[in-house]
Order: sequence, then C-alpha cells, then structure tokens
Amino acid sequence: MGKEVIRMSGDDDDEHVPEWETGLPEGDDLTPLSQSLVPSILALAFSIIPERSRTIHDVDRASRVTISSLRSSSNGNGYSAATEDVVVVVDRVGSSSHGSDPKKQRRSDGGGGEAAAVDSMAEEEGDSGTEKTLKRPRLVWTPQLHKRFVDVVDHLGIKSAVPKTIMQLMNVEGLSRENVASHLQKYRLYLKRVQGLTTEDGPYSSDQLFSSTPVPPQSFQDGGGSNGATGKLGVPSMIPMPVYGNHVGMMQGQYHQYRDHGKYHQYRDHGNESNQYMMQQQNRFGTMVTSPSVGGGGDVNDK
DNA sequence: GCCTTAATAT
DNA sequence: GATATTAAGG
Repeated sequence: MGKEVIRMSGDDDDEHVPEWETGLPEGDDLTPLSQSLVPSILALAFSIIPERSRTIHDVDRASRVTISSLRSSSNGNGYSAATEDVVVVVDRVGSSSHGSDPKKQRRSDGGGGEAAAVDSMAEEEGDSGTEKTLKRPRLVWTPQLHKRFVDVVDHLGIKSAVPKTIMQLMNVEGLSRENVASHLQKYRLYLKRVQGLTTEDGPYSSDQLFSSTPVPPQSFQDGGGSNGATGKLGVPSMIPMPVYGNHVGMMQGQYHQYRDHGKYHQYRDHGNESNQYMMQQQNRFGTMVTSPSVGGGGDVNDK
C-alpha cells in the first residue's frame, strides 16, 4: 500500500470510453483550455519553451492515460472501484439526484475507476452518510490537479479568476471553493513574486535563480511523503507547470471529498459557461497521502 | 454572499 | 518549513 508505482509509458492506448464522450462537444468546438501563462518575452528570458495551447484533445488523452493506468494497476490497490457507484457526487447529501448534473453524468462502470475521491478515510465519524459531519482530509494539490487549476485560471484570465468560477470550471468533485481559494491565494503570491522579479526589480539580478526552477524536478511526486509537494527550491513551489508530457505524477492524484459544499449552483453567470468540457482526469485514485506515511491511513488530521 | 487577506493547524 | 484549512474583514 504504501507505494503506487506509476508508470506512464505506453500511453498511447487507444482505449476509448464512449460513454463518457457522449454528449460532449467536439474538440473543435471548444476553445483552447489555456494559453501560455507566461508572456512570450518572459518565457524567452527564462528559457522556457512555450507550450502549445491545450485543447480538449490533450485533456482527453491525459484522461485515457490515467484510465489505462488505473486499469492495469487496479488490482493491487484497494481502491479499485467496486463496481458501480464510482462517481460520487457528494455535494448535497440529501438531495435526490437527478441525472442531469454534469458531474454525475460521468459514470464508469466496472473497470474504470474514475470517480471522486472520496476517500474514505473518514472512518472516524461514524459512517457514511453524514458527509456533513465528516472531517475533510487535507487536500493535496497534485501536479495534475494544479495543472488543471492553472489551465482554468489561465483560461479565465488571472483577473477574473475567482474561487467560485475556478471551482466550477475545474469541475472536480469534492473540490470546495475554499480549497480553490486557498490555492489561488498561494498562486497569486507566486505570480506576484515572479512579476516582481522580472519587472520592477532591476535587471536580471535574480533571473537566473528563477530560471533554474522552471519545473520542479520530481519533487512533486512524492511517493510516501505526505506533502512533499515541494522540494526546497529556492522558489515557491508553484510553477505554472510546463510539465507536459511529464506525466509522472498522473496517477497519484488523490484528493478527498469533504463535506457538502454543494450549495450553490451557478447563479451569477460570469459570462463564461463554457465549462463542463473539462473531463476529470484525476479523481479517485485512492491513494492517500496525507500523512502517516504508510498506508495507513489514518490521517485524520484536521483539526 | 463572495472574495481577499491573515492566522492557525497539520 | 511548507502547505492546507479556518477565520475574519471588506
């Protein structure tokens, strides 16, 4: 349990999951998920190779990779989705579900194991059912999750990216507005820092310092460390993630689901409602991370 | 009510 | 020490 070896090699499977694609818009109908977060000039200065804008196809591909990997490794792990109920929509506990929610739409059937991460670690409180009282495990922003976050923020524009909107666009079950807000806070701090270094700060005094950390080597992927998400680079560990093709951490995603937050719908239209097309690429891969090092689980932490 | 900022907990 | 969660202010 303590270790899930992730291997992303043969990623070019051609496994499609038709069910998930029905109803989804064509890739060409969608606007690019993101654009380069770093201005070209800046990128040039830092020797960052601008990546092409991502499209739904990219996301789809990533999803497939994830799925295939899950399938191949689902045996050894306890999180193999039982059979059905994979998608868990936790928001609103008592509400009768209607089948129209985009979130619920995605259903995987035996085999695929994609669903919310509700992980269960919530053993302590009694039982399932009262998600409201459950304590939510600490959310771990995996590279993938973060990437998605960045994509969305980038898509919205840093100025209009607010927690709620971001959360909606990310469309990740179990992710609360608070989670996003917190992460956004950190992200803004990071951006500010970067900007400070490049613009107002003198010439290129510390550019080198920064350019040396365009991408975290592998510190992100910690296998057992709880939040080792960041090594100790001299810089904030949040990097917009040029990591494309570096799917190393793809599987490790795991976030947990917490109390119901689902209370809002989407009343205030921000003008962009083009969401939904983002498929969830990482949902419940149950690994736990949080703390105790070893499979254990018990990290109930929280306060 | 939501967003931002600050403090606290893990 | 770093990151996430929680609380308070705007």
